[in-house]
Amino acid sequence: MSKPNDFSIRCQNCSFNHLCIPVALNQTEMQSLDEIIERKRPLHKNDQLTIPGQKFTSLFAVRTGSFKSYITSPDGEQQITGFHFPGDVVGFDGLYSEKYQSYTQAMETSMVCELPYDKLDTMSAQLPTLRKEMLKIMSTEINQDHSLMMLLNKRTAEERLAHFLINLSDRFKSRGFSPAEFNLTMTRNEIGNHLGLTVETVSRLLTRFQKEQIIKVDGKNIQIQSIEILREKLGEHVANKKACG
Amino acid sequence: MSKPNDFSIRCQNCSFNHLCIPVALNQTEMQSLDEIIERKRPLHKNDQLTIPGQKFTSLFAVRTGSFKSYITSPDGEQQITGFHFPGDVVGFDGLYSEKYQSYTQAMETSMVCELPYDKLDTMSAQLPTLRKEMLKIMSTEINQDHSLMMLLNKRTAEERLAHFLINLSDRFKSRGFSPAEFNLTMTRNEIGNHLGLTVETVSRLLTRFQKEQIIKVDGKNIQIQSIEILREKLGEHVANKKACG
DNA sequence: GGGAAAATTTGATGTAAATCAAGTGAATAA
DNA sequence: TTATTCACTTGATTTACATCAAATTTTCCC
Repeated sequence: MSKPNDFSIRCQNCSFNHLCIPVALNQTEMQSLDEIIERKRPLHKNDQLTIPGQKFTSLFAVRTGSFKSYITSPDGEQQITGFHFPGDVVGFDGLYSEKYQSYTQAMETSMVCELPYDKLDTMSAQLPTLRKEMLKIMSTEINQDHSLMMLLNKRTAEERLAHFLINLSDRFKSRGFSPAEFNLTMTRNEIGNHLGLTVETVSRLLTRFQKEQIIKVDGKNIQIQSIEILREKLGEHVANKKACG
Repeated sequence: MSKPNDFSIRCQNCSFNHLCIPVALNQTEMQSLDEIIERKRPLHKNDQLTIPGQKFTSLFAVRTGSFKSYITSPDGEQQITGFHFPGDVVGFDGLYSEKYQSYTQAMETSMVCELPYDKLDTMSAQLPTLRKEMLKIMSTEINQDHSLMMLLNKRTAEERLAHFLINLSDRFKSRGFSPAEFNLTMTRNEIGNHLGLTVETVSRLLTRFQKEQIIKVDGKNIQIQSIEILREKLGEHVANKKACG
């Protein structure tokens, strides 16, 4: 049985390992981790990596492409909980109850590294750094969710979209991509869904930002002309401190 | 040095151990866990258990009383990310970066069990169940945050408050308290802050629910007269499925 | 216990973003 | 290539909730 592992795709030479689980591991440890990883065939656009109710077996690290995660309410409404790019690890929602709780869907042709949880767990008994790293990644996700909570509760539509664009820019930058020009793999509708806005509002805001010379929009292509002004849009909040304790 | 541990406060006879970290541990394991736990003097109302930037050393299990967690924006605005009751474990936000990221403040006189992280980590190397349990609790928190995201993005003020009351009722029930009558330890302002509503809206809704004979409100005291109608308020959503993928 | 401060309620008014509507443009498949 | 669907844009109108305002009522100290 020759696993796709043979294609010399290794954590050691992955350009996203500084963002991914291997970040804190030394060479030997990374080697061990590498050996348990399964690298499968690519997923195509709209393929589901996880579905709610499906038995939790693995975590997944995005290797190429991009994904969206979403949950649904009983009446079928969707809520996009996050977008994922290379180096991001998904699937932690499945640890509770041994079943995935959300959909994870490819937004374009994408590849993932599968990390079988039982093997990861066995390894983590021996490797404190790995144990810590997994908790750290989950902790990061919790903190991001809390920030988003504030964004959704306290910020205007304009501030939300500014935050979204800055966030994308930062994430692309840390992945070695251009922070100033990138293609959106998600639709306006998906951006709005995630930010609690309608597609019309997102569209109008992109147009407005373009008129204000902050960005250039050409369909899916975004050029950021002034990240400073974009950041100001977040800061320009009037201190409106309402004590709550 | 006699630790407060002497007061025969033990995980073994704690009435909330079915909700807390010990849930999956056997007697021997629970004993070991119990030995690393530090039980300190009570916190008073408004005391801070954690502050952003403070070095992360421990997780905390609420033993009695209640807490709120919140983060602040650069301009001082607060966002309450959650309320915590006996059996809840807090502090996971600190694992990322070794510093707590949020405030955890007592809403009334409260006691906690302190779980020093380094000892917990050492133990977890030996105990797969403990290792798993910690990840599970974090996973639960992630899933709760995702549900809240949908609540904030897709639900009306009425639905949010209904959800909040049902959630409180459920949590009190699983703790052996009455699900039908309880005292709010948080203010209307704090409820609104958490749900993305103003204090006026929360007040008006409580009045409305009372007029509709769903609840009885007397200051901090809430009696739920019909949890069914409250649940209907969540379900009565018109299926408004907007595909996003 | 009494006086200040904080929390709550209720009403009147304003507004940001949703909804409704109608078109153009881009992607996909036959 | 063309047909068909889906994505996006722009404008007009509506609305749920915020904001502003002003009484109570409750809580908290000194």
